[in-house]
Amino acid sequence: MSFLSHLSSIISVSDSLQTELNSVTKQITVSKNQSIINIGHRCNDIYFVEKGLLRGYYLEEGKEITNWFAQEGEFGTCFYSFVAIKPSFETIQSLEDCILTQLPYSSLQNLYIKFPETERLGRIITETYYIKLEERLLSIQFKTAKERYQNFVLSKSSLLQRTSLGQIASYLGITQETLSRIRAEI
Amino acid sequence: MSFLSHLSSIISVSDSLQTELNSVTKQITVSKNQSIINIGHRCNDIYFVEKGLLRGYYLEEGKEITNWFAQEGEFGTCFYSFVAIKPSFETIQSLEDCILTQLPYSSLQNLYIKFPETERLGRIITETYYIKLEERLLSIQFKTAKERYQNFVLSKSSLLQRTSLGQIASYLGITQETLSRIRAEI
DNA sequence: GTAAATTTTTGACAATTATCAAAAAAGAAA
DNA sequence: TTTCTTTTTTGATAATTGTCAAAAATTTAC
Repeated sequence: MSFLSHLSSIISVSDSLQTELNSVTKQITVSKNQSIINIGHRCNDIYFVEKGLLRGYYLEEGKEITNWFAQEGEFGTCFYSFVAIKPSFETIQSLEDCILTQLPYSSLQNLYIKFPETERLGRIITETYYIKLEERLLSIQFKTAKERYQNFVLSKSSLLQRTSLGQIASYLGITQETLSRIRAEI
Repeated sequence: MSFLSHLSSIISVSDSLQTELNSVTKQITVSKNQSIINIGHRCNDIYFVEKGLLRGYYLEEGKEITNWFAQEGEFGTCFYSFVAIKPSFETIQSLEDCILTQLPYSSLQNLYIKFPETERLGRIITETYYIKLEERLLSIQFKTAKERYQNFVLSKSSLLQRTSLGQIASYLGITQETLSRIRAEI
């Protein structure tokens, strides 16, 4: 699903805003295993995944901890860095060849001013991602490793073939050895 | 800090919006240990805490798991129920006598339409809460129980005297016995 | 196609945290 | 105060998950 049709599925997007969006966004292609943003740098853009798969990860005692995956039709960015204008604590990496729609922070802020309907889009999208994050927090807080994995299989089955065991394990907050054993016993 | 001055600290709020806010919100007082919203019911309002302390909790195998605290100057609601218009999975309870500013869902939706600046407020507030939630997720995912408690002491010290050990423990994703032992050894 | 590198699996063991039960302490009510 | 109720602490034990190490399997690169 393209960026514009994704937005249009949330609220109706005026022609003038569509035109403006086309002019301020950039379609970029990124090949597999590239780092788009590195830890410590400002994440100045939000990326909408047209095709491919992104992940965000941070380092904890030298190990990569996957914080999120963004597949087709989803946004990827270091939210904290982007919104708070601070250095990113995570690296954004392409797990596949990607086509991304890139929207810079300053363009978004201009859109917010020039097209108030964008505020509504921003609010609704943020609300949606908040609810997803809350769900994940509850799952990590009081489900066993096995339950979390089973839930992942149900809700993100499309990622099973596209990501490594280690990436999924750290996303679920468990070690890869434990996830390997969970897989073996199911 | 009052509801209006809290909003004004985010963006400048027009006089007409201030007037409207005064007319659509209601100041309510709630005595200690009351359930404002119960699990299974729609949470139709968002509450701004003028005075006192709220918490949201859900049940996991019969046990109360604290999902959030809202103290003076913070919002409390079952975000999922409020935004998605679904039954609440959590109960909102007053931990102290409270003065709350109550804003109903329908009034907020009207404000979004009538005063576009409200959209900006809604977006920015949601962004802020998203970042806090993400921080909490990272903390739960890869910190030990002791580290999480120490972080709680640093960032929420004002709650230490106002909440019970069991409430804090479940908020941190640990049992109260474990938290009691952590406290003993520090 | 073969070698090298990476990822996954398996084993042995350790650490953290949970569970269950009961005692102690603190707070609320009469 | 005195009793009752709730919360917190402590002890013994169990379960879950992590750590370290090495082997097996898979993927990548030449």
